Amino acid sequence: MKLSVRGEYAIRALLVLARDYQEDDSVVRIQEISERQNIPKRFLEQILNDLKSAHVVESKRGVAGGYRLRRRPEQINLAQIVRHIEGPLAPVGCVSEKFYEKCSCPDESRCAIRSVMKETRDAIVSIMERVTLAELAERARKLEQEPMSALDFNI
Amino acid sequence: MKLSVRGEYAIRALLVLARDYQEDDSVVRIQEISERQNIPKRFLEQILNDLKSAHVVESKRGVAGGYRLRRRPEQINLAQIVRHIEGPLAPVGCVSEKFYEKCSCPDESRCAIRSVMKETRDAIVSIMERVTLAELAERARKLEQEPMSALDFNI
DNA sequence: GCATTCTTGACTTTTCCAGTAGAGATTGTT
DNA sequence: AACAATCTCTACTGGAAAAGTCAAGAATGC
Repeated sequence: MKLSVRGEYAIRALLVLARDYQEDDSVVRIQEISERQNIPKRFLEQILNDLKSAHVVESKRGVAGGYRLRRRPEQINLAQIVRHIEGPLAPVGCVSEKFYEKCSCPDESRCAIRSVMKETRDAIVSIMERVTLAELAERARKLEQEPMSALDFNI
Repeated sequence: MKLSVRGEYAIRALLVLARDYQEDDSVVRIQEISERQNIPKRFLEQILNDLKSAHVVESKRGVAGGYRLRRRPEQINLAQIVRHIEGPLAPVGCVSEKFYEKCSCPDESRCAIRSVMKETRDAIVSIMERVTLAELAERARKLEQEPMSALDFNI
């Protein structure tokens, strides 16, 4: 049930872009994102390039180049990102809406496991679709303002 | 965010055992489970053996041998199964209760992504812990009794 | 004794993940 | 025009994990 490192990096990189987002066309360098988030630069290049082909970010080359969000942070949610980088949000293919895959069970239409997995999928999707980069940036801002100790924050 | 095939097989196998469960010590052969669920027999052997070491099932050798649940179906939930076969239910290690792992982000205690992932984890866990093999068996029974067409059942 | 079934551990094969590398294209600066 | 910084694209690699497969053995019931 894990998110890949790649997917996590994508979200973290986009959070940086969301926090630095401005209506003009200012960009952030890969180098900077890489440093701020401890992400291997070369690997991050790949990921951002991938997000570009998904029209999530756009880039500017050359000396003053870098990346920026292609849409406003309110208009990008986690579901979009994860689906593009990782594929299905659903725990099994047979309950995925966007990446449906037939499963090997004897009768999919009467599968009890499937009904539970569908519930799980819905729960995951509803969170991931509700949370936008704008909300994430806002949460980040709050967490920095009113720091809570590591102990208060249950793991 | 996917469950492995191995994890899915485990649940499907256990569902068979739950449906055939009786208080006496009747067992079900691997062969039968394998056929009823389209699971490669050799692979299933491994999985059941693994579940045996987790004290989820017990076995009987020889001619009238096979597997049975070691506890009543009401006492086995999906979270236990998946955690044993797959590991963490959480999408990222840093929000896992049972399999916590430090992440590479700059400040875990003030990570906005982490707070979303924790919500996701909680949603997943609450479903997986609530659903027992008994409930799964009951759902299966109902689905067979009142068959709904594949079209009514949204994918 | 023999067929049936689980037991155990090793082995294979394939796929994916995470990361690295290099050559090239684009841009701004001087 | 030269150059330095930056993104672009394709390819490669090493390791791990997933999904099976296999073979020899041990228990059991008839």
